[in-house]
Amino acid sequence: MSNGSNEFAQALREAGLKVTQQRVALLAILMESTDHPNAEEIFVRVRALDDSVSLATVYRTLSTLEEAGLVQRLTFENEPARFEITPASQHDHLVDVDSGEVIELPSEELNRIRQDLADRLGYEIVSLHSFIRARKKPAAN
Amino acid sequence: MSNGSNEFAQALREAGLKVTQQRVALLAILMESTDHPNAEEIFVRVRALDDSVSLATVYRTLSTLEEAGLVQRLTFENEPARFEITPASQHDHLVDVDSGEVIELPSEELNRIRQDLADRLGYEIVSLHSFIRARKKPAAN
DNA sequence: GCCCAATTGCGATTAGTTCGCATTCACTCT
DNA sequence: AGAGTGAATGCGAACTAATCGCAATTGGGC
Repeated sequence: MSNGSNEFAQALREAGLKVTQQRVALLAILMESTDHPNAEEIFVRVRALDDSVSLATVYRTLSTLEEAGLVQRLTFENEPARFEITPASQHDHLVDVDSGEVIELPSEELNRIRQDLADRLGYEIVSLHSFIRARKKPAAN
Repeated sequence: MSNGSNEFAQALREAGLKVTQQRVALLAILMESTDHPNAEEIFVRVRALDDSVSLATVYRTLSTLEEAGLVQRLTFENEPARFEITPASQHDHLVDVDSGEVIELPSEELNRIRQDLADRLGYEIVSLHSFIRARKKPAAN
């Protein structure tokens, strides 16, 4: 297997993780997914690449990658967790309550203020989980 | 039953909900709980007040109260949902990853910025779900 | 190439939450 | 106050997302 050569294998090695076919496939899928899929959806997509991958491995690998900081888990209400490749800069999420669509809300200001609040209490931030549920306003025109 | 007279009955009526023994008991418990209990914990506490309440009703009532805006559901990772009486002003939460303790992070600034971001995208905020997982820093010096 | 711990697939299992249904109860209209 | 009615409740069964135990496989160091 020539898995050892691509960029995903590289990332795994740097994180101190064994490079397996399944992990590479999963990273590849996550990298090309812009829609914050959940485990089940990821499973289906990974299967198309490599039909040996099991659902249990998808769950295990997502947890492993999360722990390694390569992936982030988004825990919304009343739905299975969704996942994204860890973004270059932390952002909040807006969930359209009607369509279910997830929109990213980058804001350095939000990050700065939260950093500050945590600092002041003597804490260091491990991870951020922030989403707004919102509804589209009728166009004001 | 003289349930119709107290402040919780009042709140229920204003929300257009039927005033039942179980709902009043549940509100009473939530009101005196400052520790963000989960459904199971609430169940145990409510039982002490009124041992007729079932777990199913706790879940149903919490959902009903949430929908009515009287209660907020906090969905943290890898643990059952927790609940709090809807606070006068919206706040973020900090979860101590070691102790599990939840600390409230009131910040008008955060609220303002998020309001702004949502506005700009043409959305109105339905609810806020924001927590930071953090670890206590070793006391400096 | 060989070894060994780590990883995987599979099916069974768990934990949290919801549901179906028969019974009880809160509120309305006399 | 009393009867009628739709909503709320208790109970246990069911559901779903996620995890686990275990035997088989595999990646990476020697």
